[in-house]
Amino acid sequence: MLEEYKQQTKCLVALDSIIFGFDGEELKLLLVKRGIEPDRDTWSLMGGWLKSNESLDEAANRILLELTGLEGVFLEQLSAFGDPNRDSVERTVAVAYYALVNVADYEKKISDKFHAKWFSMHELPELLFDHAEMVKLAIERLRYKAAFHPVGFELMPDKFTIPQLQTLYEAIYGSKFDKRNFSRKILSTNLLVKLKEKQKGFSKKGAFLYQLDKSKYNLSN
Amino acid sequence: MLEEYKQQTKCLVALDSIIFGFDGEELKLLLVKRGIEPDRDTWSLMGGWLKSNESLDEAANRILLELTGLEGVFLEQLSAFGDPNRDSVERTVAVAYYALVNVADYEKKISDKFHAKWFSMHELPELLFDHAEMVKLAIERLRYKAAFHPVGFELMPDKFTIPQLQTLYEAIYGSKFDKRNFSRKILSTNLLVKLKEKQKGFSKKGAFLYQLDKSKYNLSN
DNA sequence: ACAAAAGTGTTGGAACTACACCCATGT
DNA sequence: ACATGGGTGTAGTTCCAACACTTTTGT
Repeated sequence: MLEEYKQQTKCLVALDSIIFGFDGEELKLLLVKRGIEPDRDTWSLMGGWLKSNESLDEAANRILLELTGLEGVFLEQLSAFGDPNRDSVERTVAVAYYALVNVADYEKKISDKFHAKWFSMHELPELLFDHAEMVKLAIERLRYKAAFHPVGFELMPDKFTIPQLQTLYEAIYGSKFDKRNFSRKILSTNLLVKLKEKQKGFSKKGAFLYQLDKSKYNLSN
Repeated sequence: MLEEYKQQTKCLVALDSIIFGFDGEELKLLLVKRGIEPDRDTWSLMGGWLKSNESLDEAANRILLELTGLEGVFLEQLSAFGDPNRDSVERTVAVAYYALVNVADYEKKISDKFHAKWFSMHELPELLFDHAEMVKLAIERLRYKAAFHPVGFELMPDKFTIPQLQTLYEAIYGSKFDKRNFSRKILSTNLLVKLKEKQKGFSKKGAFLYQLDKSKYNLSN
C-alpha cells in the first residue's frame, strides 16, 4: 500500500439507524438495549459495524434486516457523525440512517429477540453516546422530507384512512391540521385509490380505506 | 479494548470538499491535480484524511484552510460515500462536504501552491474515483438549499448588485428568471441594504450596490 | 336520541407569473 | 444619437388558510 495512505489513522465505522414507526396514534422510535459494557442496558439506536466488502447502504440494510427482519423499507442516509469522543470505547465514525416502517409489519417479523422496544417520541429514554443528537436531526429531516415528498405512506399499513394519515402528519409536525384542507391536499396528489371498504370499529360511521397507487408512486424522491 | 470492537474492520476516513465559487458570470468548481499514484494528475476534489483527534467538521475545515487558505466560509456536510471499491488503493469511507466561497476572496489567499484551478460547471474534466457523483449530489443539494435559504450571498463579494445575484441564481438553476420578479423577491427578504454607490464599468448606467444586512442574516439555516 | 367521528365547499388574502416601457450613461 | 443594461408596476392566476354544517351509525 502507498506510504501516503499508510500513515493515516484508521477508524471503526458504525451504522446507526433511526427507525420511525407509526401505530395509528403516535410517532414511535424503535430502540434496543445495548448488550455490552460500557453502558450496558442503555437504550440505543439499532446499529452495527461496516464490513470490509459492503457499501454503506448495503451495511445499513443488512443491519436492519438482522436486527428487525425488515427488508425493502425506506432507508436513507442522514448524516455522518464523527466527534472524536462520541464513542467512549474507541474512535468511531457513525453513519446514521433513518428508516420508515409501519409498526404492524414489524410486529409480524420479530419482537423480543433483541430486546427492541417502540418508544413514543415524547417519552424517549436517555440514549447512548450521541444518539439523541441523531434522533433530533432525523426528525428535522423527516419533516423536511415529508413536506415535499410523499413519504408518509411508508409508515402506513397497506390500507389506511385519510384521518389516520392526518394523525400521522400531525404526529410528525407536532401540530393540528384542518381536515378539509388536509384531505384536499392529499387527494390532489392522485396517489391514492379509494376502496369500497370502510374501516370499522374505530369510529361509528367508519372511514373509507385507501390504497397507494403504486404505479404513480415511484421512489425517486 | 473490547472484544466486540476489536474484531471489526477499520477504515480510512477521507474528507472531500466540493468547493463552489462564482466569478460574476458562471458557477465554478475548485479542483486540484492529484499528486500521487495511482491516478496521478487526475483532477480531484480537495480532500484529506481524518486525524485521530478531530471531528468531521473540524477536519473538513482544517483541510479547506490548508489547501485554500480560506476560513469561516460556508461548509456543510453533504453525505458519506462508502462503496468498497470507491478508492482503488484501499477501503476508504469519504465524507463529502460542500463549500460556498467567492472567487475574489480565494484569489487573494493562494493560487498555484496546490495546482488548484477553477472549472466551469459545464466543462468539468474527468474526476477521480466517485468524485463526479459527489459533485452531482452537491449541485442538487445546493439547488434545494438555495430554494429555501439565502445561501447565495455566501458566493458573492461583500458588495454586489442585484443583476449579479440574479446571474448567480441563474447559474445555479441553469435557467433564466424575470428580473422584475427576481428583484422583488430578493428585496422582500429585507436582508439587503442598498448603498449609495453604483457599480461602474460593466454597464453604462451602472447598477446600485447592495450589502448583506448581517444583523438579519443568521446562519441557522 | 344522542354522541362521535367522517365527509364535504366557499371565500378572502397572499404569493407567483407574465409582461413592456422608461432611465442613465458611455461611446 | 444610439446602444446597452438598469430599474420599476400591474393584472390574472393559483395556492393556501380559515371556517361550519350535515351524515352515518353504534350505543
